[in-house]
Amino acid sequence: MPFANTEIPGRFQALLAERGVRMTGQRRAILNVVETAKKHLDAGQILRRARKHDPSIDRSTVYRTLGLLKRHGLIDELDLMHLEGEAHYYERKLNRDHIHLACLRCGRITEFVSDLFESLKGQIEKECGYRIAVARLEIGGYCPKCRT
Amino acid sequence: MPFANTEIPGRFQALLAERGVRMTGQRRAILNVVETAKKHLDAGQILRRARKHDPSIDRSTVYRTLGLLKRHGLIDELDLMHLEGEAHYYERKLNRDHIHLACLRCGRITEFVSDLFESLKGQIEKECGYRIAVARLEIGGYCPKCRT
DNA sequence: TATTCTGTTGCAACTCGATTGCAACAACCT
DNA sequence: AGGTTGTTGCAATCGAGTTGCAACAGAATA
Repeated sequence: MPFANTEIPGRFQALLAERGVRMTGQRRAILNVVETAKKHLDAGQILRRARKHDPSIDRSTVYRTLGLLKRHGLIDELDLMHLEGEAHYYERKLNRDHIHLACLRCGRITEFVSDLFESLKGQIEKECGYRIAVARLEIGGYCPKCRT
Repeated sequence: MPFANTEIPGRFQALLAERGVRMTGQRRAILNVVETAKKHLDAGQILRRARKHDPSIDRSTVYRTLGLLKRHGLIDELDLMHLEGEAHYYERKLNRDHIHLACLRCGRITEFVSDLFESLKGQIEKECGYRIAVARLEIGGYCPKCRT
């Protein structure tokens, strides 16, 4: 997950406070994990990391907190081509949509930003008449090292 | 699901026979459901429809047959933005990739084919060095009737 | 047509990610 | 500090999908 450096530490906490969301130790631990993640994590991985700070945290709290972050538009939920199992992956939402490429052989994830993608979304809004809320382009394929 | 008219009845059965895949009554029933579907169906809906022809068909047979069709590249598996639950949806694979738009209010699904999408895939292959196997663009938004 | 081989099926048990009801608890406001 | 209300841990539960296995049925062979 690139762009980790664009992240202001404690940004999630500040944004949630602004909106009058109650802050707890468990939430702080989970937000911290998601904010500082350098790769896409699933709920189980987030739970394990959060428990290093607070071992009493429960699975359900992780799911509820991820739901909270989703509802507030702070994170995106990804499938990443269901590379392993059916779990969802989470990442901080950024100003710009990006494409996810998943290598079907080695599992490597690459992100890609493209003006063409923005134009395509524009074309779709115009021609289909939809107002786009989320656009998720996920590609499965073979990365430079793995393609034969 | 448009393009239903581009479908030759019994095409799946012919293609599987060509490849030496054993044909059974249960498979025929399931293939028939998938081939004649006018909208995207999930595994449960496919099971219910197939059971109208052969009430003894089991869930596991549906999943195994869908897996067979996936492995042979005859169908695509879609998430459709997880509109209801986490089930997957299936559709016949066509020559041309298309984009799925899901209305987050009324659940309507619209399909869209775009040259720009093809160009975008070309750009991605060139700039990321990936060989693309599957490209899935799913959009959640509000359709002309539902956007306020 | 009968025989055999091998892939397929139904069944039941199970996996795994995710959700929920509820009593205990802890933020936050005053 | 006290009271209100949102949050938590726990355990039970859900629902999609998978698996092991014995019985079975295509399809090739004799």
